Amino acid sequence: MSTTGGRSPVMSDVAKVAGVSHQTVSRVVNGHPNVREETVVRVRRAIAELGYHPNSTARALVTRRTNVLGALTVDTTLFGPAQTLSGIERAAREAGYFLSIVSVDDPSPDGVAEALDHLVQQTVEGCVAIAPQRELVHALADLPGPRPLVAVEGGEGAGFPVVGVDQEQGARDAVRHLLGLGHRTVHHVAGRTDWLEAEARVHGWREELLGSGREVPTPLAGDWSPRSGHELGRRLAERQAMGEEVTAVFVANDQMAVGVLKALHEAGLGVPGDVSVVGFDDIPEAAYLTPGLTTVVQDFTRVGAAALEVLLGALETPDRTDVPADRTVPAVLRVRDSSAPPPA
Amino acid sequence: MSTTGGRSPVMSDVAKVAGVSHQTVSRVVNGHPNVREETVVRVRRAIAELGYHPNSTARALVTRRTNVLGALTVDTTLFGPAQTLSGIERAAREAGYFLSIVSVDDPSPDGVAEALDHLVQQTVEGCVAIAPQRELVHALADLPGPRPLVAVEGGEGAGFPVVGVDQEQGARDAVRHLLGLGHRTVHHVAGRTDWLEAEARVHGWREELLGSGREVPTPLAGDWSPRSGHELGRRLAERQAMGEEVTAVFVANDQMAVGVLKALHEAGLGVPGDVSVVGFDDIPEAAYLTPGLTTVVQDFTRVGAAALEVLLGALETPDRTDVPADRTVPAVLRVRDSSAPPPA
DNA sequence: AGCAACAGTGTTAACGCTCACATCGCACGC
DNA sequence: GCGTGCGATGTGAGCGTTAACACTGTTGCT
Repeated sequence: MSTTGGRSPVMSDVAKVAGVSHQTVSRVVNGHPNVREETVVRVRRAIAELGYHPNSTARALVTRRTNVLGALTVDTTLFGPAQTLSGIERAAREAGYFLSIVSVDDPSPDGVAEALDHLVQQTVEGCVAIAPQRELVHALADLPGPRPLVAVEGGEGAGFPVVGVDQEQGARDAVRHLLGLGHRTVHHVAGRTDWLEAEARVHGWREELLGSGREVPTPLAGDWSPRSGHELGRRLAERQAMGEEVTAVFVANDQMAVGVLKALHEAGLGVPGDVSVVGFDDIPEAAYLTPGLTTVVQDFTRVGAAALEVLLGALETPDRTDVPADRTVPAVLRVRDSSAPPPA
Repeated sequence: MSTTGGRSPVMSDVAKVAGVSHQTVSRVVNGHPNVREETVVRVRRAIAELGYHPNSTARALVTRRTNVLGALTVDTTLFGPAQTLSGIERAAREAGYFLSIVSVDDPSPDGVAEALDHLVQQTVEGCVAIAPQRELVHALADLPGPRPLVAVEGGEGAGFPVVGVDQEQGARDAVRHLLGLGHRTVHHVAGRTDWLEAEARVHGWREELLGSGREVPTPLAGDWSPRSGHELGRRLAERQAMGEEVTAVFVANDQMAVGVLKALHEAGLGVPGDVSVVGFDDIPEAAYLTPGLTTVVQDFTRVGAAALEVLLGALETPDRTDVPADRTVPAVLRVRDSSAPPPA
């Protein structure tokens, strides 16, 4: 058993044991051709004997490639971001990259600047930003930071490619489904107004109603939380009590839909008997709520993978100056029990 | 405006502009004392002018410190791991570390080995592993991998410190609460049997029942999903229909509780009128289910922060050979509407 | 006055790797 | 039989930083 005197073995230690030069060891490690088979075997044996493993820092210094990608994300308590991050991570690892994450609690320029700085310090080769808030996207666009950068759910035209689910189409599908069941119009419980997704869903909902010549009720804006859904569900029940016709509600995410369901139940309104409810996201609980929630499925994992694909594409052609094309993943309506024709 | 001819500026570029040696620049960058105030200003100005920022790779090579910590996690779709990771991330950043994550889909030795290898390749200085499965903990203990290592929710005695919520105490509190309401015994819908948390909760549940001299029903094991909760909730309803007394159920997590709630509702059993249900986790939806779910709160963020604290402690004293003490965060019962006295 | 101490700065040598190039032997062609 | 080319290997330089030490000038003490 050879030893390296306590310190972890380096290339030249392996070289000595194998009786070759350090450069030959490097060739073997990196799978270069033009090394005699027998030499490869000898080097491999020496590597195993010493428990050598290459120092990625030294390699990075000379190759100028860290093999690290950054991921900037918002609050990972939310279903979407957490899932997306997971998709990004998997794709990054498969592509041989390491992933360094930083989550930003505060979407203000200061908070984002700090997060970006963290990534720049680490010399990431590129970055995916889960940027659902308008303010965050602007900060991203204005601030210096790692490049190339791909945004997830970030709206377009900010100078970097954007990958996301087609929110507007999803919203239209939800509304069309409800109108198709015979509802005269569809109310809307929206997400946080500073989120681009919330805006896109409002827009799709409104357009679809207008396109069918329906009345557009005032949307109610929540903050994505079940708590706010509950509060707004109560307001909806009040509208109903005031004589307004409330037979269908499109809720901007499933978590709020949970609260809406509770509020309607508390107000003595049956779902879907009196009011139909459609959510957005398809959280794992959706099918097992009472009633099973009709919702719009977003394939977050696929979004994450697509974002990484775009990033890798940008990485391969570093000299291009144009912004790579955006990528959109379709949203799919999944009908369950919470939507039905309006009461007669 | 000075230029560095396209390539990004390095220390000696700054030195040239400031009219000092690169070493003085290094001293300024690292905040060494014994640099004249005026020199500091000159160097700072040169840094700003060139947009210099130190190359972390080169620094890491010479200092042998990468400032990167690893985080190994399971499926981040689950509420707990996602939250914990978020706590770890925040704490790492505050301590000035970068965090590289790798999620392992497959808790077998092969899958874990690959994930650990990923971290070792990156020369992380330490690692937090969210390791709720028994198999994963064993793989972690047996395999070579980054050290020091701290496990979250990993059971003890595996050769590394473990940080987690006191599952058993949480389970006992839940059972005690139900017994206190007057239930004769408490049924249990358990989590995946290969998860240590599931095991601990089963244990706490059983011990508390035995301690009060109650009958211990056969637990039903699910897989944490709402789907399995629904399935097992049906089985519970069947037990009830067969004449068995089922007035209280302790469900090992809130997601399954959602399914149980649905199944009981479908079977015509009222909650809490006929059956009381208590969950575990306190997911954001819990308060807004119908009825609001009594559950056991786990402060995952605090667990993550505690894990990082232990890791940093181990990092500061690299020569200690003993395993740092485990850390346990208490679980707290939160009573809502799904638990009440048994039917008369 | 003379010498030690110290603040402020520069010089040089690593860190562990890859790249570019040099070297050597051998098969091949005419 | 000797250049040509190529496969297989070694040598040296350099990536950008910090650590160690050397140097200079000033201060303070005897």
